[in-house]
Order: sequence, then C-alpha cells, then structure tokens
Amino acid sequence: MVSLKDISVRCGVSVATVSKALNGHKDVSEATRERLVRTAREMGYFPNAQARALKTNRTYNLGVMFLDEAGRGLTHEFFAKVLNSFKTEAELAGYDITFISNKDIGGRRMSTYEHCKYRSVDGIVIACTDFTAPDVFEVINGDIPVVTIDHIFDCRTAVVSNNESGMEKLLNYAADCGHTKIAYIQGKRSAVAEKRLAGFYKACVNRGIEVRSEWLPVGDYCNPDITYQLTKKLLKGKDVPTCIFMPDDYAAIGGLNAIKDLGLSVPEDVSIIGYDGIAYSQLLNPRLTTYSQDTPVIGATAAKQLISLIENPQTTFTEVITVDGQFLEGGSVKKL
Amino acid sequence: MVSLKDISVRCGVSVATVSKALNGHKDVSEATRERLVRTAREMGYFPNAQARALKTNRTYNLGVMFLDEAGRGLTHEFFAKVLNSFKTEAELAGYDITFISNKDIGGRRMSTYEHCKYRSVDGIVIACTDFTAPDVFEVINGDIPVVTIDHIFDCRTAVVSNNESGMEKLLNYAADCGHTKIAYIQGKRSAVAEKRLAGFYKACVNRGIEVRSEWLPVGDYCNPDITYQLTKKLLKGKDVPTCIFMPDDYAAIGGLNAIKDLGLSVPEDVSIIGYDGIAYSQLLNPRLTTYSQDTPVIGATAAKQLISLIENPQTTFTEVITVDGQFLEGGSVKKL
DNA sequence: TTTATTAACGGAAACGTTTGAAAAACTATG
DNA sequence: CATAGTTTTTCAAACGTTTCCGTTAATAAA
Repeated sequence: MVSLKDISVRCGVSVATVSKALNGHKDVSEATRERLVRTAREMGYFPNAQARALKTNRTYNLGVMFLDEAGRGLTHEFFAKVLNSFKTEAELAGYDITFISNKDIGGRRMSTYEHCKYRSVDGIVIACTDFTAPDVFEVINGDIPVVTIDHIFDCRTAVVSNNESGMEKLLNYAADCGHTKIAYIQGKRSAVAEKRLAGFYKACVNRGIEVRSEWLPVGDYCNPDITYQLTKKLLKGKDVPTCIFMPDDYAAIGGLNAIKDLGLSVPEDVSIIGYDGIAYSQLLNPRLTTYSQDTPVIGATAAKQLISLIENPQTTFTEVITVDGQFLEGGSVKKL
Repeated sequence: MVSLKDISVRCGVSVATVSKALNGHKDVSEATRERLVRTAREMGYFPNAQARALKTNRTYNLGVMFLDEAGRGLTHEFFAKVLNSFKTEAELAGYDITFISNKDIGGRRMSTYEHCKYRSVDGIVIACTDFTAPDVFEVINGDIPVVTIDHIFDCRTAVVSNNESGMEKLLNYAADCGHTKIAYIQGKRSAVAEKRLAGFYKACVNRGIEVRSEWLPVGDYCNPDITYQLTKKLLKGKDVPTCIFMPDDYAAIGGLNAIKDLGLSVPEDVSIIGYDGIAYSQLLNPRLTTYSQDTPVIGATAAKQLISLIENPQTTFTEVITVDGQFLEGGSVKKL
C-alpha cells in the first residue's frame, strides 16, 4: 500500500505537507496541492483507516446494535429494511457499518459497550426488540453518540415509527367500513405495543366503539403460531368479532390459516388487518389491509441524526423524530 | 481508555512486558503474567483495535460484499439468513463484520476492492446475484482471502448450495407423484440457474420425462410479477402442464395468484413447486412443496473457511464445498 | 534598508500497539 | 567462582497518520 511517505519522497516534500494538501488545509500553495493530489491519484493512494483513526479518534465506523431475542436477526423484514436504508445513508456520508454485539475477545467477555470502545465506533444505532437488556442501558449511559429506533430514552435521540397514529388510521378505516365488533391481538409488551394500544383505545373512544378486554388478547410479534391459536379462540365463542387486528403482517398469516381451517374466509366471514406492509402482505390474495411503516425514511433519518450528533458534538439537544407511515387498503376488510 | 502504558506504570514494568503478558507470549514469568493480567482486568483494559491493526496488519474484520442488483439488499431472505449465520460463526472466532461496497471517500471514488484495502479487512465473503460485476473481479484477482457463496471461481474457495441435487430431488418427487407434464419457470441466467437447470434435465432424462422448450420460460428470481405472467401464459394453451416449478418460493406467490385468478386451485388443478424453503412458504395453505437450502450451514461454513484461509496463509489449496439442503413436502403437489 | 506581516512548508512528537534484539537477572555446571 | 546457559525483562523502532509549532522565504510597510 502506498503511504504518505511514498508520495512525499516522489514529490520532494515532507509528509506533513502531503497530509495537509490531501486534507484540504489552507496553508499549502495551490500549485503544490494540485501536484500532490495528482500524484496521489496516480500512485493509487488511499489513506490508512487505522492510522488515521489512531490519531484522530474518528473511525468513520458506525456500530449497529441489533438484539433480537427471537433470534430472527436480519430475517426480520422491518429491521432488514431499516438497516438497509441506514446503511445507504451512512455510506453516502463516508461511514461504514459494523455489527456490534457482546462477545469474547482475548478470553475476556466484552459487553456491547466495551465492544464499541474496542472498535472505537463513532456512533451507535440501537434497534432491537428488547430495550430492557442491560447491554442497552450500558450503551445508553455511555459517552458515545446514540440513536435509538422505535424506543425513546431520555436525553437520547430517537427515531420512532408513528405507531399510535398508524393504529388510529387503521381503526378509523375499520369503523368507516362499518365494523364495531373489533378484536386486537396485541404484540408482546414493549414501547411499540403500548403506542399501538394507545392508538387503538383512542380511536375506539373517538368512534364510540366499545373495547372489550376479552377481545384484546396478548400474542407476540412475528409469531404466526400464537396468532393462529388466538384467532381460533376469538372465533370460537357465540359472540365473535367481525374484524381482527393482527400484531403484524407476518403473524397475520397464522390468523389467516386459522380462519381457513375453521372453514371461514376473508373477508366474507371475518375481516383482517395487519401492520407493517411487508412485501408478502401485498401478494396475498386478497391483499392485506395494513399500515406500511416508512422504513426507508426511518433508517435514513436515524443515520442523518447520528452523523449530525457525531459531527456537531456541542449539540446537547436531543430530538424525538416521528415518522409517519402509509395506509395500504387491501381487500381483507369487508364493507358492512 | 486505559492503555498498556497505564498498566505498565501501575505495575512498574515496561509496556513491552505488558503486551507480551497479555498476548500470552512465553517469555514472561508466570508470576508477573498473572499480576499483569489481573490489574489489566481491574483497570478495565481493552486493546485498541486501531493501534493493533496498524502494527499487525490484522483487523479481525471481515468484509461482506453484497451486491444485489434488485436493490432488495438484506430483504432477500436467503442472503439475510446466510449473513446471519456467517456473522454468528465469525463472531465466535473474534471477527467482526463490516459491509463493503464501492463508495466515495475524500472525493475520490473507491472501488469495492479499494474499500477493503482502506479498511484493511482480513478477508472478504462475496454473496450476490451478479457475479459478473467488475467489482467482483477486482476482488477475486486481489490478494485478500476470499470465499464466494453460490458461485465458483477458479483458485478461490466457494461454498455452494447443492442446486443440482436439490432440483433432482424435487423433480423425482413430482415424477413419483405421477407428473409427466412438467414446466419450469427458470430464474435469470446465472451460475445458480445453470445448476438448477442441469439438475432438472438430468432428472427428466432419468425418469424418461420429455422436456419441452416451450415449458421452460425464463423468468427471474424473487419476482412474483414476471412469474405471474409466465404462469398465466403456461396455463392458457390447450395443452398445459400439470405441475409447475417456480424460480423460488417468493416468486411462487405470483404463480399462486395467477392460478387463483384463472379460477383454478392448487393442488387440485395444477401443482406447484418452489425453491428455498423460506418461512412464508410453510405458512401458506397448502404448504408449498419446496427445497430448503441449508442457510445456517452455508453461512457458518463460509465463515469457517474464510477464517481458516486467513489464519493459515500457506494454504494455497482452495476448496469447493457443496451444502445439501432438505426436501420439504408440502401440499402443493397433487398425487395423480 | 530595515522591520513587520504573511504564506508555504518542514520537524517532530504523538496516537497505542507489537516485536526482534539487546540486556539483565538468575541457574546450573564444572 | 567464573563461565555458560537460560529465563525474564527492557529498549527502541516501527506501523501511517495528524497537528502544533517553528522556520524560511517572500512580500508589504515603514
């Protein structure tokens, strides 16, 4: 690899001058700057990221903290999409992405935060299902810039999907279609679940729809099996809902199968509403009525915010940015 | 951050001794070694990855090259799963994962290979749909250890899914069920597509099944729309196939919709076979008969191979490792 | 001409490691 | 007790940058 020294001897100047020229400092004449830049290019020079980081304490590396208790990891479409846009935006600004986790190094166990220190990441984005993990708190309380996705901590910037309003929009649609007997299979307790439930209640009150606690079973996100069971249970009694909200689109498949297995059909006998707007939901027949979270914006915003935090360290101001999604009208809700 | 120097002054020895003690060199007495390791732990020491890399030219970072012309990126379930297991295995060995792409740095465009040099990754795994990209060749011809997934280059280690045998198994199953009029909507031309087609032909010959060229349309992977069109076309004529092989499970959804839209049903009127064994395929009703690629093994094997290549540089021996998958019998094929 | 000002460049230390060679401290041997 | 051998420790250079400060040269002002 060609280094600054190589360029300096070739051009008969000092390495200091080369460094300054290439980094656009002002105390180098235009003529030599041009000459140095040119030969650097000719010689195929690229800075050595490690050496630079060692001096500047800036790695241009962002850590992605990604705990997923379900072990689905990147298979989780929401996270995969968010990560994808995060990555794209970060790369545009010259940052690379490294996965961070707790791991062993040199025989000693390293926490996620220690891992970040070891790799000297400039910033961390946290996206996970379990924000109560100790590793998360350690990072939150640390001194590395952090942006969280879909969870709000005091004094930390957060980018959250507008779960409350998304839920409201969906319920309003169901109400518009004439549904009043509405069930909601909730996701597992979490900040996201709270928000969605809040939106559900709020809209129900607004539309004068009675909320029945027995129609609010707690299931789990991305779990078609549990959703299958709960859907069957909901439809077993004599007084059954006409419309069921699912934890998310993926889990909804379990619900659809339950309905099919009961000899019923969607939307004729029972209406179904999902959440997420994943690709499959729009390939189902009938298309699932759902709410598409704006993953491209969520990821890109998180990246922008994180980079801004890194590059303007004085900014003690932390934001909570709410990203709206889009209602997707499918054919899974019957108009009564 | 506490450094080697901090430990050395605290213990009254030189930094060299500390370094050697912590790295388990033999030329340091057991007594001092134990003492140094203990205080290092007490002081919360972690090595500085940059400094170490600068000296040793080893970053313990693996680059993931991941070109996806379709722009689906991590949303692609096969790749997401492979990457997931790759990451897990690599982390076990103390390596981190960094995404590598072509990008701009300091105004100059950097190729993927240059990017790898810049970040000094110890090795690269290539997984992508388009292995003809110039960026791929540059990496293949470079001097960094490389493992490719699902594509074979001379002189480079490759981990490939057993596409040929997978296809054979599927066709044998269809034949066992009594099907003789079999169509295959191919994926776009690629090494993978070739292998699958080869397996298809081979099994057809074995079973004495006539291969009709008009029943071998070329579609595209992960593209339900094209698959929808081609499926309709296949089922329009007067002489139609009784069983259709889809490019993959995801694309198969397009086929299923086409069949539904024609007023037909699976498997009564037409049988369907997928490829990949993605989660959804097993949630469909009826479950899709398909071939599940062993993504956990593929990813883990790739990681192991790459790390072995890195840690035993003398090994000029390159392997091609074929990973078998598993046949999944669903309910989408009718027994005639 | 002298002095002050500015512009362009170089010297050198520093970042935190690793590592081979040299030195020092022991141990054993005759 | 000297010598050789062995074990343990330190020295010092090196990896490729960045950056503060000093130096030189050129220009402007007095």
